[in-house]
Amino acid sequence: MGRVLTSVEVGHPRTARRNASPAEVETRLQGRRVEAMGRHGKFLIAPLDDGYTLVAHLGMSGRFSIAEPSEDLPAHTHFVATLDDGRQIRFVDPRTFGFVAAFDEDELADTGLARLGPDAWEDLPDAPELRRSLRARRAPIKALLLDQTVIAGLGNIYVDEVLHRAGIHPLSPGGELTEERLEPLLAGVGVVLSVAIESGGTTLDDLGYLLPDGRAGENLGHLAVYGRQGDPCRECGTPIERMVVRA
DNA sequence: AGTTTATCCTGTAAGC
DNA sequence: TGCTTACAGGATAAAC
Repeated sequence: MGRVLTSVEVGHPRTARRNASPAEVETRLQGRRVEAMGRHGKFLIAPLDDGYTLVAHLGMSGRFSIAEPSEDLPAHTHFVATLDDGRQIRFVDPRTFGFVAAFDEDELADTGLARLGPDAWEDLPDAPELRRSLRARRAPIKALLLDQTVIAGLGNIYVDEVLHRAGIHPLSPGGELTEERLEPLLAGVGVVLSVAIESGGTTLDDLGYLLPDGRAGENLGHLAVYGRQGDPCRECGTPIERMVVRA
């Protein structure tokens, strides 16, 4: 934050796919100062000094790191920005589901970013609000919680955890849930995210996600249902059953 | 309009 | 041992 991106290199076309071309991303970022650093749901948002906005998403396997230029470039490094202090911001993303983009105001308004619902961590709605946004929707509650226009920031792992904690079946039609049922669901969001953040996030066995310092997060051990099919429920001992809600 | 499905991609694990 | 296949899932466009 506050640094100037003195040179920018996009190494993989897919990483730049939200813009017209890799060259466009490079040109728009080159020489710009990063004014702030924010987040809405899973989108990283950094306003620049010329009115453009740097937007990035980690996708499934994306990871940002800060490194000295002398350090080896890891495999699948698809974006490198050298800062005015000599350090580099690097984006490693093996599966290329993530992206780095630079948008003007109009483009920003035309991105999924503009349609995001309230942030799950910073701006969680209360039960009446959520009830209103789910009213008239018949999709399974799990699908609706994964819908970033309802609440922004929840993915497959945490939705499973939240629903289990709240005692709500993933296939329950979202529009039929009363405020009394949404209350524990929302409380579950708070608890699940607090625990996850407190323990440094969920690093799976593939080590795809790591903390900025390279350590693995410890949240995997706190998960009650995700990835535990066949294992006994910690509450009642019943083996966890696997079910695909949205393929 | 809301909902579902296909698509993108590659490291890892499981199956043969 | 080496090859093939299935699986993982973010957002989004297209189909239903």
